[in-house]
Amino acid sequence: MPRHAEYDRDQVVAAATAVFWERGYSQTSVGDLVTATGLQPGSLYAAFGNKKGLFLEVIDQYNQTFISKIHALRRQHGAALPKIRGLLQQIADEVAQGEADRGCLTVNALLEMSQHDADIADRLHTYNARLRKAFAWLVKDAQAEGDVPSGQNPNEQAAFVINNIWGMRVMCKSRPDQPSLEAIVTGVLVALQSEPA
Amino acid sequence: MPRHAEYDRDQVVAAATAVFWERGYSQTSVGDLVTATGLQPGSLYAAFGNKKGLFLEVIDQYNQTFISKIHALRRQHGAALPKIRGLLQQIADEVAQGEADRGCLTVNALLEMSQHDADIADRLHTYNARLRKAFAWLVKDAQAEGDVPSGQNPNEQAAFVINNIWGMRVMCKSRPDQPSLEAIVTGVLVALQSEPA
DNA sequence: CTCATTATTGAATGTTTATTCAAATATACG
DNA sequence: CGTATATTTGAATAAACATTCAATAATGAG
Repeated sequence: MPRHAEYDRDQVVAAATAVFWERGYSQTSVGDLVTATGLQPGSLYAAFGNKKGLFLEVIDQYNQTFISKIHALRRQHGAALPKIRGLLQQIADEVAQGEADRGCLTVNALLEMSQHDADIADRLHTYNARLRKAFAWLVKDAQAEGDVPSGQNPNEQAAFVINNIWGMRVMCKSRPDQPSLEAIVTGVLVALQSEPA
Repeated sequence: MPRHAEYDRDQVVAAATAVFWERGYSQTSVGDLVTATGLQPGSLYAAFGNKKGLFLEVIDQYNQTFISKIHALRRQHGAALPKIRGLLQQIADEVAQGEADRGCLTVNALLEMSQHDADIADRLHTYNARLRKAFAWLVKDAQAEGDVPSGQNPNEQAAFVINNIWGMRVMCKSRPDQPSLEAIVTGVLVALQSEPA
């Protein structure tokens, strides 16, 4: 009996992601979203409730994608420590070439909104906890392979790695220079491999 | 002959800083600024041109203050490496105790605005360059004192230290945990003291 | 074909916004 | 004291905003 939706929900969310990522939440108007998604306000509100509802779905999709990448990386062949190095190096390269100046949508949202929006803060914290766990598994793998000293706490080492990724997601906004990015990648790996005091 | 201004400009800027730091730029209305500063719109516009003019003065004052702190630290007695450790530890402690959940005004502004406002981006980049230089001097001091290997590039090591400060300024927005912050401080110091490959 | 159900449209709504300005007020030199 | 100069006031303005809704259109089971 019913009429069917003409749009693909994931495509709409992806289109909205591009705008929110580029402009941030406050500076993105519903008009911008109408343009980007091709949906009229009424349809947008019927589908997502309101602007924030759509944004929540955007960050969910974004986070899910990134977490999955880390898990996929873990399932690949090869030693864990080079995987961590590779991931850091990839981010450093993107940042150095100015391809990543939108930064990380999650970090952007965290700084813009977490202080005044508990819903957003909760979602982002849940995501961060999962990200931490995923990295901690990689550190544990590296320990089992003898590349990271077993005295190190994997959860805390994961936090250190993520801290440097976050740092680079800030650095990308202010004319990043390649040598410094290299030093950051090197610094993280040196610390990971060192014996605890 | 003329009538004199009734307010103190620095106090007005300080009051505006508190609001912008708490809410961010877009989410701070001129009405909020009127309330916080005690100045009416007309006076505010006469003094600063517009909302952005006031914000520029806010970040200038904020940055000047922080840069001066680093330079003052450098002039104090004592070895440079413990000074760097102390500074990182201080930030880590503040973040761990949840006293620093507003983050860093400069980092917040960088993520919110640098992509779409060249004026802001330029100011913040100039500030970041000066901050980098100030830290590089501290690293050079530590090298001269034999605490940091002389093969390390001070400018790049400074970038690594700042990268971790920026990371903590992100972490403070998402329920930071003390052990991880300790691991970050330790990690930075281990890497600083290690010989280059 | 009919009709109950759902989707789409886009103009209308009411609020909030940054900014302006004419009027009122204060200053201090001559 | 008088007046040129500068500041303060706060209501007015116009644009932008998120959201709503009545009208219209599409669907497919009976």
